[in-house]
Amino acid sequence: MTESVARGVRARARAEMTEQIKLVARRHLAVDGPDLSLRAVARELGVVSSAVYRYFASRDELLTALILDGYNSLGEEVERAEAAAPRHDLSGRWYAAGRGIRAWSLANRAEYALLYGTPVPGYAAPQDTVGPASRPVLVLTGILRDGVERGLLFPRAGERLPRAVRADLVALARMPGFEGVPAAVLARGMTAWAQLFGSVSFELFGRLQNAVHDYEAYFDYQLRAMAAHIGLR
Amino acid sequence: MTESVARGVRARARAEMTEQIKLVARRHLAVDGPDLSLRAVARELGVVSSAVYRYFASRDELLTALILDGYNSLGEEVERAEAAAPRHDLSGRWYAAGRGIRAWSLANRAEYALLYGTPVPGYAAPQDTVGPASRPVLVLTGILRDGVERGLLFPRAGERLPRAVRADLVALARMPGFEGVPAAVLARGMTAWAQLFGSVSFELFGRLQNAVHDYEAYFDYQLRAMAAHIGLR
DNA sequence: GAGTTGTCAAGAGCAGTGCTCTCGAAGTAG
DNA sequence: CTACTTCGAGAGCACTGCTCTTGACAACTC
Repeated sequence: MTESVARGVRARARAEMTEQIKLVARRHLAVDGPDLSLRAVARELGVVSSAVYRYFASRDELLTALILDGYNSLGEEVERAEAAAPRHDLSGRWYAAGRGIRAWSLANRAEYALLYGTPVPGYAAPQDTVGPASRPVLVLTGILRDGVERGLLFPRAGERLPRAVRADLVALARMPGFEGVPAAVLARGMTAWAQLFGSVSFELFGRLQNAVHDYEAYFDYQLRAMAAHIGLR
Repeated sequence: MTESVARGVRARARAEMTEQIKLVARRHLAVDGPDLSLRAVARELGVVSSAVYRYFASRDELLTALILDGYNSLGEEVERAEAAAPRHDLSGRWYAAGRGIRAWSLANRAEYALLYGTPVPGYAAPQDTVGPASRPVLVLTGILRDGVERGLLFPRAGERLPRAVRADLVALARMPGFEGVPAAVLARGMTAWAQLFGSVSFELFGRLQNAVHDYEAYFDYQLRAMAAHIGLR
């Protein structure tokens, strides 16, 4: 018992330190941008830089941990926001999800840049990120699936996809979470998805300065346009 | 005469060195990513690092020069591509412009990231970049204006904009190059614009891996969807 | 309880970075 | 020919990520 408690103390100390490092690193990232300095993080923690390497094998590994946390944090917020809308209100769910993405991105600009900005060149995202990374998109496909199930979303008469696009989307529609969504509907959703992230990136990266002032209204309008594009009502 | 030639020799040497530095820097950027090393550039040029400071006061200034060149290079390509389409074919011009943007971005990934990716935190784009930066977007507004002039693009019955959005767009439509485009039409164009850059970013930043394989067909499909959204035929 | 094992932080050190300053050589101008 | 400007080299500063060694202490074993 004492042993297990002692081990528990040790393990807890380690977990706490790991969490602290990530916390401080996140703050540095937010303040100083993506050029995260391990030494600065260590300094703030009152610890020498080499000590950090007991917890993260490299700067990249720390970044990976932050990215993973980021995807999960964003995913949670979007899921929660979307879940708060009545199930039958498909466009309401789309608005909620979109606004959730924007709200999280504004509140976590540095992490947004980490997740959806320029990828670090030498850095290849490890496999464990693909699960969390797909959480936000699964919220959208959930809306699409419900729409299809209720007969509100369907391929339109005369709506044709290029053969190569159709092939990709048909394959995609076999992935878990995507089942049952016709390629044409999925295509509209992906178009809207790219538009959404394009809008968020434009806003966060200052691409709309001197053009748009009420970003929230502007973003809402974009959401409305894309809801119409998807066919949500 | 000898003086002027001599001065010319000196000036030419300076211009050549400046160009060489940018050239090597561009290549390094493409290979090693955005963490451009001035020393490495100098090394490749067979010159000591401090010598580079004779030509660029800082790393930021070098980057600014590259960004400026980038905007102009992209702007030129888009302008040329769009100009190659028949004037009367509005959707053809939109396709040409969009494909031009994608082609340039694929051929100049590092520079695309520099222009449209995560902005460097400490770095504020100087005023001289706003002109070149708007060249691509002016190609789009040119299409919109022509469409409006010919009576092909117009606000639709029942198309309403939120008050704040309308105010921003009305102000925007007074800027040179935007004149005469109704807010509602401009709004559709901007939605499409964000979608376009969202798509390019998704492709370049690897956000569509394992989902899309024929990127070109996929991108063309997006362009088609957005052409329809704008109302181009 | 004593001895072994594993974990941890510290410190020195390496190779690299952006940038500054000084110095001597060379080109330019009067 | 002389005064002035421009340029590259080199040393140096403060910083970075990362490695390796050292010594202290906790955890487990006998």
